[in-house]
Order: sequence, then C-alpha cells, then structure tokens
Amino acid sequence: MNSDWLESFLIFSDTLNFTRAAERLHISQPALHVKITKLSEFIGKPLYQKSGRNLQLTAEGLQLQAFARDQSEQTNNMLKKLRSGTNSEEVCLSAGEGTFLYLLGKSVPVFKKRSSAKLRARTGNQSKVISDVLSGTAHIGITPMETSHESLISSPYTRVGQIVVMPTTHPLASKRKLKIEYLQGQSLIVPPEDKPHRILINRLLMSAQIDWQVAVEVNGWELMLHFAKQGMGLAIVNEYCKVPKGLTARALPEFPSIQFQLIKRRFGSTRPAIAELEEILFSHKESWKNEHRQR
Amino acid sequence: MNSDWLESFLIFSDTLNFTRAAERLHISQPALHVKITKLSEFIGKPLYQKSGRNLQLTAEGLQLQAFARDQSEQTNNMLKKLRSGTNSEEVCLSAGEGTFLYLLGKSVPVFKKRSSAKLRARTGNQSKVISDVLSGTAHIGITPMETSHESLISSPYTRVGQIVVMPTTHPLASKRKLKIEYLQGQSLIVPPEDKPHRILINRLLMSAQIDWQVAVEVNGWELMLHFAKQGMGLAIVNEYCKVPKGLTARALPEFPSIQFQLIKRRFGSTRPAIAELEEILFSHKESWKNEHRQR
DNA sequence: CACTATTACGTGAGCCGTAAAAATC
DNA sequence: GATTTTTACGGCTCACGTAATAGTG
Repeated sequence: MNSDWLESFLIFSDTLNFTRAAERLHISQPALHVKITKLSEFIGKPLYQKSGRNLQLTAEGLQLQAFARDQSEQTNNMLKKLRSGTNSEEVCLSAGEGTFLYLLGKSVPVFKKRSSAKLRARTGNQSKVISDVLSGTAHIGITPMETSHESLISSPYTRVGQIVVMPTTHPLASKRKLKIEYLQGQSLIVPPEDKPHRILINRLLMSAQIDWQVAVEVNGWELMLHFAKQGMGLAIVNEYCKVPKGLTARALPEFPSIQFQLIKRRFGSTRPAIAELEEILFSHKESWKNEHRQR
Repeated sequence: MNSDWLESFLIFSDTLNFTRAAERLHISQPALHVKITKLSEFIGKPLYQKSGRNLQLTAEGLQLQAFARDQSEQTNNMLKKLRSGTNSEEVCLSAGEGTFLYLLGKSVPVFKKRSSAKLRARTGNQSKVISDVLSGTAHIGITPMETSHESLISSPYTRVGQIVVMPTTHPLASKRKLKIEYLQGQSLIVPPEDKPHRILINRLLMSAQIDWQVAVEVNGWELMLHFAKQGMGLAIVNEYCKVPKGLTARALPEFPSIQFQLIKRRFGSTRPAIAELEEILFSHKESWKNEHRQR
C-alpha cells in the first residue's frame, strides 16, 4: 500500500471534488484522478460513486477515509517525536454546544491538567458528531443517540430529563412535578421549527391535545433561559441547564429523558491519550448533577 | 513519509543485516541501503550505528521499528477487511512458559471464546518478553519486573511467593511454614547455574549460611516437580505450580515473592482486540490461586 | 454552456541493479 | 582475505503535467 495514495485519498475524501483536492495537493487534477483509481484497483473495491453531479464515498471509502486519517495522524506524531524528542499529540472531542457547556464542564479542564496531549473540541448537532467520529475527524463523540450504528461503539453516558423553567412567581412554580396537561394554554419559549427539540415538543403536546402558543422562537438553551427570565413564557429545557436566579425549574416526568452516548469508531485504534480522555469523561459521567442549579 | 521505506526498514530492523534483509525483500543490497539512508535523512536522525562488525538500532530506530510494525499490521488488517469484508486481526502475547502454564491458564481460552481475533503466543525469558513488547512483536507481555522502563507502561499483575515441594512423607512436611534454616543439609533440585531462579537460591542460602547439595540440575518447573516426586530432593518452586499427588508444598516466607507486571508499549496505539485481551487478563489476575494445588 | 470527471500520451525524476570501493574482523 | 557496508553510475519504469474527451445539470 502506497502511503502517498492514502494521503491523497484523505484530502480527496474530505472535499469529494477532484479539482479542489488536486489544488490542495499541488498536483494536477488528472494526476490525482489516476492516484485514486490506482488505490481503488489495488484495494479491489470502488471507493466512491457518482450521485448525479456529485460524488459520494462508498462504505469502503468511508472506512478507508477514517483509516487514512488515523495513519496520517500517527505518522505525524511519530515524526515530530523522532525529530524533536517531544510528544505533541492531539485528541479531538465532538459534541453539541449544550453538552460542552453543561455535561462536560468538569472533564475538559481535568484532561488539560492531567494529559500532555492537546484537546481539540468540535461542536455540532447529532449527525455532525456522528460523521465526525465516523470520518476519524473526532476520536470521541458525546451525543444523544437512540439507534446503534454498525461502525460505532456506543457506551451509555448519562440520562438527562426535561424541566420546565419559569419565574419563581409563576403559579405553576408551586407544584413539585408538572403534568403535561398543566401546560394547557401556556406561552412557550421554543427552538425554531426544524430543531429536534422543537419537533419533540410539538409531537408530545399535540398527542396530549394541549393548546399552546409560541412566545419566542430562539436557538440555544442560554437564550431560552434568558427570555424565560424576562417573563416571556415557560421554557422546556434539558435538565442539565443551570437555572439563573429568579427562575424555578420543575421536573416534567412525562417528557422522555434523553440518553447520551459516548461513541467511538469500532476498529479504530486508541492512542493512550484518547484512552485517558475517555476515562476522564466516564469518571465525570454524572458530575453535572452536582453543579448548583441556581446561579 | 514513504510507506515503502518503512516496510523495508521493518525487515531490516529485524535482522540488522542489509544482505539478508535485501534477500527477503527481493531487491538488491545497495537498493535497500539507499532506502534506509533516505529514510534516515528524511527523519533527520541516524537509525542505526555500527558496533564493530555488527549494526544496532539507535533509540530512534527502536521507536521507528515498533511504529513500522504497528502501521504494517494496521494496514494489513484494513486491507483484508476492505477486500473480504471479514475482520481477521491477531493479538500477540509474550510471557514465560511457566506464566502461560500456571498464571494465564484461564485467560487464554476465555479470550478465544470471546474475541474474533486470533491469539498468538510467544514464550521467552524476561528480557525476551521485554524486547518483544518494545519492538512491537508482542502487544502485551507478562513477566516479573522490578525496575520500570521508560518506553513501557507496566501495571502490577500478581504477586507469587515461593514454596518448597517435598514427598508427603518427608520430615519437613509436618511444619506449616518453613524457615530458611530448616534447609540446612538438604539436597535441592535446582535450575542450571545461569538461570535467575538458581542465582536467587544461591544468594539467599549463601547469605543465610546454609549448607546444601545439588540433587539434580534441571530446567523448568515441571521437571523439578517430576524429580521431587521421585524422591531426589526438595524443590523450591513458584507458588503457582500445581503440586502433583504424593507431594506436599510448604510456604517459604523468607524467600522474596515475585511481582509480575503486565507491560505494553507507551505511545503504542491499542486496537480494540488488544484492549479486550488486556481486560480479560486483568479480570483473571488472581484466578491461579483458585486452581487446585493437588492434581 | 459551464463545470468537472475521465482518458491519452509524451517527458523527466527517481529507483533499481550492476559494478566497484571501503571497512572490519 | 572473506564478509558486509557504502558509494557511483547507466537504464528503465512510472508518476506527472498537458491536452483532449466525456458526462452532467
């Protein structure tokens, strides 16, 4: 296996465009094409296919992409180590913004202190986290996931319920737990129509035949809490959110809790630094529950 | 980094002889020499040095050797997987014969059942186990070790004491524990002069000013027990040995117990199958103690 | 028609083997 | 002086770029 082929394929697989990949590699477009063709012939399987005007990776192409990234990473680390004597690796963790803010608060600084490796963080929604891990861009991902994926190893991380946040003076604040029906007629602070959290709210309130109004449409827990504080309405948010002073949170047991998974690539090899990050993450699995809810 | 260079260096590093390595690679000797030279120039450090008539790897050469073996392994696995769709990896475990026979009895079959990877076993004395792990030939080693090694991660595995084995009818069999002085005047079944176990026996009995005779000089716990059964004398063996019927074992607390370590390469990346083997080994750490001593 | 993938082909850098020199016991 | 490493050099392969062709919305 020619490592030059792999290097080229890695760049190509990230853009799926021969013209631009060739530019990045400082070779001509046909030269790159020939390389990918030879690599494909050597392996014996097609690595990409046409999808109309665009190209997309086959299953084999996806696996090879992650493998090529691993190899390239390992080679660069080894080269630096041999040349300079120092060991400077990177570990990449992909997760949602809220996950970083509230679930992983403790883990990141602990890793920084304990490990010599640099931590790179990537944020994105569920599908981005998954594709980050599958493509090898991220070594570890933390995201809500229901179905399991063949090429991923997922380990249960933590389970997060839903809460309703409202001004402490709000009549519903006197209840300990809220039934869905209490939301009848309320104004809710919700994410935009296409976000999964909004879809969930729509579906559940719809099937419980609750009438409600949109108070504001905003994106992100922080903003939702901000508007709740301004008295715009009730916000249904993840249990992990830190609730600002003046607001009260009440559990909403009928809403489904969200199972977060720690995912990594099956068949991906794990460097010690990656294993360390994983271990730290696991040991702080439930630490978000000890954070002060009020701030 | 040209992977062809690495492949060649891997073969060369195993023989440290250009002539024979070139034969194995089916290229001419000068061609191989040029490759290694270019690799060395690319990295910027010498990879080997002359030691009289022979060559030996530098520190960088050693690291590169293990790295090259990892890469080659991973590439082969990935190729097979892409071509055939099946995943056929190997994991290599290096340890002493006695270790395999008595300490790891349970772990090996458990791994065979639980993992799809093939297990390759290598046997050798302490220094062979260590060099196996350092060179990447073995992924995991289990061996007695006192001092720690910079390029190895060693985790305490189990601690094994020493026992004296004798015919049940022997006068010393009536004692529960044996003091060293009880060995005064006895005939002992011992390993040859150069073996570490023999050296230990010599030193301890010498400093306790005990007189004793060599009954037989044999190599290996099995043979020592065999001759003990034939009444040739007393055998001082590791506590883990299974004692045949008709023989009695008595603890020898004054003899130092041996600390076994599980070792792996620092900075080596760990495939899932390797992690699984490690986990199984650890979960059976002390299981040798539950084996029946008599058989 | 604009854009990109794919094929064809002549040229040059680099690898290989042969041959010769140097080193080491 | 026998064995092995190291250097030198001519031939040849193969990877590259240029140019031309095919496919697609």
